Amino acid sequence: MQYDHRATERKWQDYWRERGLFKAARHPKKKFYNLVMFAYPSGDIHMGHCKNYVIGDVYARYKMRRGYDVLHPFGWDAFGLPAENQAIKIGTHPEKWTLENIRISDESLKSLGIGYDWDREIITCLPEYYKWTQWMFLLFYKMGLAYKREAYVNWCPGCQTVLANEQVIDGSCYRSNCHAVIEKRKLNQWFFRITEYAERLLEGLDRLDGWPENVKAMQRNWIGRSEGCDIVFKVAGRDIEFKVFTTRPDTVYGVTFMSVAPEHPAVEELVKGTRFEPDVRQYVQAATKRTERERIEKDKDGVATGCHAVNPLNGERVPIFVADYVLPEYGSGVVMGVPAHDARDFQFARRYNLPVRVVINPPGAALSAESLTEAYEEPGIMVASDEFTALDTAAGIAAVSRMLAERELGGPSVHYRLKDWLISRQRYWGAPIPIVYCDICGMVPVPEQDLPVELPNETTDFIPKGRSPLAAVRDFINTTCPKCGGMAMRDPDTMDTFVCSSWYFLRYLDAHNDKEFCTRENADRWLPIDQYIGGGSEHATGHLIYFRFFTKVLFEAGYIPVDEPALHVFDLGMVLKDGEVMSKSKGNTVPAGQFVQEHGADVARLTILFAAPPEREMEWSDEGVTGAERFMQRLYRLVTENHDKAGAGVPSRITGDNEALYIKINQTVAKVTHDLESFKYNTAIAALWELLNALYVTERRDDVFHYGLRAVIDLLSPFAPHLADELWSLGGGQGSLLEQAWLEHDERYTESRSRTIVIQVNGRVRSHLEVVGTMPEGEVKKMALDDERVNRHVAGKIIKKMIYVPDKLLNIVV
RNA sequence: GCCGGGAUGGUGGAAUUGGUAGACAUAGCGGACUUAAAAUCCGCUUCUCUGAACAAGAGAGUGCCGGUUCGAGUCCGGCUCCCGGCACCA
Repeated sequence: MQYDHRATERKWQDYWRERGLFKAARHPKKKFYNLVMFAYPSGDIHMGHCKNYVIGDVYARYKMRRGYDVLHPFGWDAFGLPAENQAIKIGTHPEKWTLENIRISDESLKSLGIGYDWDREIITCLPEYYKWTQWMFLLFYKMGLAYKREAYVNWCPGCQTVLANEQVIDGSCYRSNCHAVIEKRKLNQWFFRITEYAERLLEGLDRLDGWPENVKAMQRNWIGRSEGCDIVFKVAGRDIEFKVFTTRPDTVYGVTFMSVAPEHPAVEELVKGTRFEPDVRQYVQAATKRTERERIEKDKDGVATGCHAVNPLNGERVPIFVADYVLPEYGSGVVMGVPAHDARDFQFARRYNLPVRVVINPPGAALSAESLTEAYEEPGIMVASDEFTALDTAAGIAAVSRMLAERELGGPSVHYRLKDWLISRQRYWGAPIPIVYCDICGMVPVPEQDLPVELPNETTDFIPKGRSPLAAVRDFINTTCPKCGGMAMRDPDTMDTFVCSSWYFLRYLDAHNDKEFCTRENADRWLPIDQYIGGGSEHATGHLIYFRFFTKVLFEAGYIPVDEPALHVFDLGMVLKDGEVMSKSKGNTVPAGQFVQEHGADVARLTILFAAPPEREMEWSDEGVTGAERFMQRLYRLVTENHDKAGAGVPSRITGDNEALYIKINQTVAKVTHDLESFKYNTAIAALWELLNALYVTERRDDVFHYGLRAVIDLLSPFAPHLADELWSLGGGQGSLLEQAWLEHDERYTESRSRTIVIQVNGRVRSHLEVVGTMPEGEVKKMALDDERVNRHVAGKIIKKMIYVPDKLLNIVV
């Protein structure tokens, strides 16, 4: 008889739903918040997505059977550019397109048998959700963490919008369909003050034991904490001073020039009305027009300002340049030039024939400025540095910093690479920024009771023109001032979709509350996330930082009980097909709905799980599908051939004949349990396969055999739940295995009665000894030496020593 | 350049703390069943060599070179290559 996956899977999905097995408890006693990262709805989900959901589902089902009250929700990150681009291309409204995709994908997820609490499904593009995204914005605004400023920002000419720093990859747009080279534009935009939390975000990483090391490393890298020293340089004859940041204050006697970023606000003042003004103006104009990539690729250059800065330590006057290798957004946008000890300064100095002065010598050697071919950047011993001469780098840094602090000319300081998060987007399909501009009252936040600020639905023109399409929608943009009631305008921009996804994990906890984003009771009940799945290292410096940032802010504001969102994060490898990441744009997807129709949900699940360990990327292959199908048929056949017995309990009598099988069963229970805890699903399934093979070759179909069948079915249930429940019920089991406690192994029968002692000669395996129970060391040695195969290698040689590992191994050294 | 991860049969991948390398699957080959094929079940399959041999045996083998150890895929030192992240960050 063949297994009919369509009817069976439908039957059990209906059963689970009717019994409400995946509805999270309202008052959990032993809570487990199991979260898979939600997704962007772009058509039907494919096997690449499914991997996340299947792995999350296996874990959820396992935890349920271990007695946890599991919360396992799902939702959609539904705002974003693809919907809008689709609208431009074929004219469908983004909302219609998005909701239709969600409908199809939900169906696929259900057909895969993923056990979500569907009552809590969230869709970020619906007003009942984005109302609270806007509320978050207002909270940040109140806390001084949302602010608007004019700045040079990343502009994507492809998407016609600004982007956050995190969305620029190698100078290009992060979106896979775009990859346009990013330009700089000076615009007035909204930012979240994430830099305020740089230290807390960094420090928190040390406590995240359950996070992957690589993700933590990437975040540390991204935050980029740098310890050093500020030094104040006054501009000679002018009332201007520059505070520069350096990690090497020990090289301050080697300063021979100073460079200012072209974007620096003081540049104008430095040269105004001087003969240098035209050249500098021209340079600044050219530099600010360049993309970041162009600036990096070209040789370092600059232009003199005619001004001089005074070195606070030795009183020397050094020329000030404007140079575009200086980043405006890091430190103070001004650097001191130490050509002898910094590669960039060295290049710059050689180009403009600026003096090079050695102030650090390598230990036990002396450098000369003339013969220097590259900067010496290593630590060393200070020279030509007044009273600091002869100090080493570490001592020098401390001494110079201390002295500067005493004289109030700077002192120790810390800088971060992390920049504030630019959240404005000049696009339609996002949550409108709830701010109103009034001629009289200025910038006014929309009062909470007026939320949500709804997106106008009748919009038809989504073509980006360098400003938000909303700016052209009169009914939307024109409004009244919440303060004075006069005429006012709304902010035409929408928020970065990463804002929506920064707090979604909280909405699941109270998905239908229209008074609060989530009650404190619900937050207390479920937080933190116990297991976050599918974060993916591609999100390490985006979503995974943002959602930690939101958590810390909401914690400080008193809304939630934790300052870190997730205890454990598990990264998954991607699914490849034909060697490339499965993606719609590449056209190499295996759509989930269609595959399930054809092969069944359990086959899809087993194929994904067995192919590779979850954290590794896997190649989707038809051979894998064959294997999964074969396994299921094999199990189905063996159970139906031995019908009505698979519900068997623990056998009452173990005899010499069936003891080995019973031990194998118990070992399998232990192994699968252990592997489930540690996400080693591929080896768990391999263990089941092994047990199934062992059952096939078992002649005696006694109660140990039947218990073996039951064990396979039982242990299979998180992986292939439909088949498992079907076989469970065929064998007389009640309801679903989800309603049964997880199988325990019998401690008395996990060790084989007989063991193999390996006999080595000089570390090479020569023979084996089958031993029942334990054998004294002397006996083992005697038997080993009697062994013919061992003897061959020992005979005629002197035995130097014998190493004996009890019950395991004997190594004879000759 | 810096940080993180990786390299094991034809293929995907196994191997708690150093203790039988290659579990399990897949592909291939052989056998059983069948009129036949498919399906199914059973077996074999790291490489090289000795051997008439289905006997039996020897040697080599986890990216490369070296080390520690009775014993190394696993530990240490030095490389090569691949993947991911960061990088004009002062």
